[in-house]
Amino acid sequence: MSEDLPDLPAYAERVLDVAELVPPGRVMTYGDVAEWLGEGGPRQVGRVMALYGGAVPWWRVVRADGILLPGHEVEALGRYREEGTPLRAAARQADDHVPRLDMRRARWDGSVHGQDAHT
DNA sequence: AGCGTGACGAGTA
DNA sequence: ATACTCGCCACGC
Repeated sequence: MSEDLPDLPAYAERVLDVAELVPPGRVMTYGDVAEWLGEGGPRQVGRVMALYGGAVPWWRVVRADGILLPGHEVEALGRYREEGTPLRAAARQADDHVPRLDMRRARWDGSVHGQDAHT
């Protein structure tokens, strides 16, 4: 895919690639990305996203809790509403509260219909 | 070398 | 649901 940004470490490149192939309306957790890559851990993925995530749809790589990125809730929420990402039903949600992702529905396993997962 | 910290995650209280 | 602990791995001091 896009192999621009030659300044990035190989691992960071792989992480960003995965982030790019998460389809709209779906999300992947940091741990899932790490597992999908078969290397590193959630914190490493998190680090990469923190440093270079601005170049990819970072809102599609989320925490397992389903909480939105602190400091980017508004931005992320806008994207989710735009992409139709499943959010947890907010019944008694106060003005203080920001909706969380419905991980059960939004979580993407990395397998695309009619496409091999990985070599 | 040790120690703290973080866009993490799962378990326990 | 919140708070805390521990395991995890890379970085910086």
